[in-house]
Amino acid sequence: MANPSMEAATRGAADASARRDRPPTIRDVAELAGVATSTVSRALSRPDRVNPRTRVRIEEAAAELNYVPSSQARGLSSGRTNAVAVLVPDITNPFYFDIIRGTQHQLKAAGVTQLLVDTEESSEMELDALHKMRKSADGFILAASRLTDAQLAEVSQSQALVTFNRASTSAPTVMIDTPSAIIQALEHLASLGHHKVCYVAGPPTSWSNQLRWKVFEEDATKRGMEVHRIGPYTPKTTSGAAAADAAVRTGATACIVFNDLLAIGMLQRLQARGIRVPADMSIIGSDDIFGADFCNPPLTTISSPIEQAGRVAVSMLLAQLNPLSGSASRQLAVMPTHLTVRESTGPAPV
Amino acid sequence: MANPSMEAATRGAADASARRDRPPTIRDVAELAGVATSTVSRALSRPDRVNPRTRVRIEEAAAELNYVPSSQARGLSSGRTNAVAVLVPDITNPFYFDIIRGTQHQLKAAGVTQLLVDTEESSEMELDALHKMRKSADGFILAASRLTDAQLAEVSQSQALVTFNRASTSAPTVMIDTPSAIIQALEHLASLGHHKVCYVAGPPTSWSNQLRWKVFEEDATKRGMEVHRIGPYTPKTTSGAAAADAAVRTGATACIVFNDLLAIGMLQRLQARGIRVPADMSIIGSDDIFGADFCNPPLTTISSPIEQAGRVAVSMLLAQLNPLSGSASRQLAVMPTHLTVRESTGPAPV
DNA sequence: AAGCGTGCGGCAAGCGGTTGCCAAAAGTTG
DNA sequence: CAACTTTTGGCAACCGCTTGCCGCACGCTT
Repeated sequence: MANPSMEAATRGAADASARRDRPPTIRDVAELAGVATSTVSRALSRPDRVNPRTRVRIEEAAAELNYVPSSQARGLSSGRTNAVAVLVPDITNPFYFDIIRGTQHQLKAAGVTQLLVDTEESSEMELDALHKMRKSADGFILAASRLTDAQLAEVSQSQALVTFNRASTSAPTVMIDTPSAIIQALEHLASLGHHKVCYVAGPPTSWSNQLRWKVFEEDATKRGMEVHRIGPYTPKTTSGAAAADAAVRTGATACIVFNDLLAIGMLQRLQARGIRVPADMSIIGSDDIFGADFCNPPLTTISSPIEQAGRVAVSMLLAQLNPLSGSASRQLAVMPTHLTVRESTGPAPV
Repeated sequence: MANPSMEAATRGAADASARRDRPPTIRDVAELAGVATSTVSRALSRPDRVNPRTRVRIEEAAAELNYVPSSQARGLSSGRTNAVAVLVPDITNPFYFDIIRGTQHQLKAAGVTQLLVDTEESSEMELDALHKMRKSADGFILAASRLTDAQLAEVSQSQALVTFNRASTSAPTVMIDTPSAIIQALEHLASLGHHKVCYVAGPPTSWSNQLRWKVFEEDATKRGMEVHRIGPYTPKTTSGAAAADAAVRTGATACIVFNDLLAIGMLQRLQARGIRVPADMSIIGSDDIFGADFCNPPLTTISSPIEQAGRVAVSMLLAQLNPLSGSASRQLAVMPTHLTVRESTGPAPV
């Protein structure tokens, strides 16, 4: 090992044997390598800015000391935190698991830390988190944001963000092609002979809920179906019972449900009441969450590559943060959807 | 509004109308309030250290500027990040969702940020994360750590951590009372007349897997049962098919499965093969994850307050970080378990 | 051989807070 | 009212790292 100086050699040895009490800083590395801290900093962040020989020396020193740069300090001067916050309305909801998984995956690949926040379906909490964390995150991914357009616009002014499943003109968005999915679902029901259909609504503040209903109503009407709507319901299995009862009362023979959670809850209730699915009533969920394939009966549902959507969202955010690669970053990504037909849908009862 | 000085008043006005380009710093607040930055700092962190009147002035100024302290900068000097990393072996596994939910909840309550990391069931990644993040997190919660005792001991030397579902003498631990649960499960099976039982093993590196097997073997043997063991299997539904087939081959009439994921996968396979559950074979899972109640048939499983376990883990970690309240923090918390009997277990076939 | 461009590394000024230390102000006491 | 104690708030030195700017040394051109 070529030692730059006796002093460094001595310290190095001392360090290796009697470990410092305090974690090594860039200064320690600089000293060991016999260079200035600025050189170490550069060697580590823009390797081509220093002479290869110097760089190697520094890298060795860093390795020897087991040096890890403080992201805090780095952030302080560079102004970046290397972290991205992912805000979801409800950690409890398996739907978001998939997107969390997707973002986590892609963020990790990019070496960015994921800050996970549960906004509890509340726009206030969402706004609050956005505000409080503006210094601790470089950007935000808003899953199913509950914010109004105006709020979204204002926030996007000062922070990098991408919305997921919430259209926005002010921020890049990754969407799920719900309209197409609803139409597919209706088509499926129509082909099974259903004429009376019911939309089981989710949270009124959910943008995608509104969209789904709109498309549902339009398309079902166009097909000459009798359309009902019940809700809103909290998108949890526990709300399923009420939803199921209400659905039955409408006289509809098939329901398209805001999400799988609610749909599964309905399934349970219908079974408890002795109403057979799909013989008496067909149910279509949405999201194809974990469990949709093994519930009873397995749920016909609208599938979409949610996890991939998470990854795409991260890519879009990252592109926004490093506008290096010339090309303007995409403003909208639409994830394809398809109907996964399982056993909760069947011919309309006669 | 009592203005401390004309200058401040002017700046305040200017600020309100033509917003600063740059987010406000503690200096801006100090200027507006007409005090030194140190006073602002103190007013905000140790309110009793400043005169109430001053404090109010500062608070108003901060509010007016919409000031949010930079956690980065704060961390730099204080040495704390106000963040806790939660490492889970597999974000995909619903079991961990519950604990993530629990930790998230409690951390948020404490105003601490949660850093979520997926270690992909690998001890290397776990170690790596522990190392890379030592500067960005004040402490770690290791869910089902894959680390060896030695590694755990070494890491716990330099970082605050609590392990979950992984016994450790070197770090506080929150455990699930698996032994008791396994015994309950075996008791349940025995009372249903089962004599040939099979343990379906999970990952060999999983500490809780080893423990479960050990207790299973002991207790089943003691009861004079014929005991089988198959596995290891990856704890995912997709491994369930292989596990189911293997289980059938053993001739056992009941299985206790490493976790619900695997158990549900087995259920699906058994159903596909026309083997009735529980008529032909009883299945007991573990963890009572989301979905265990609505799979087909609903799964008898070992339940535990996982989410609460997450909260407890956070409390223990926080206690470790602020050893203020005198009393030595708890080193071990054992969460109670109970068997939730649903429909996947029944009398042994004759 | 002198002039010049360029690559490389050091200096030092921050980034936005915290905190030990000290002095001024305010409150106490005899 | 003086002497003394307690508050209260300012000064300035960091915390660990980044980065603009500068100068040195080397190599190339003419």
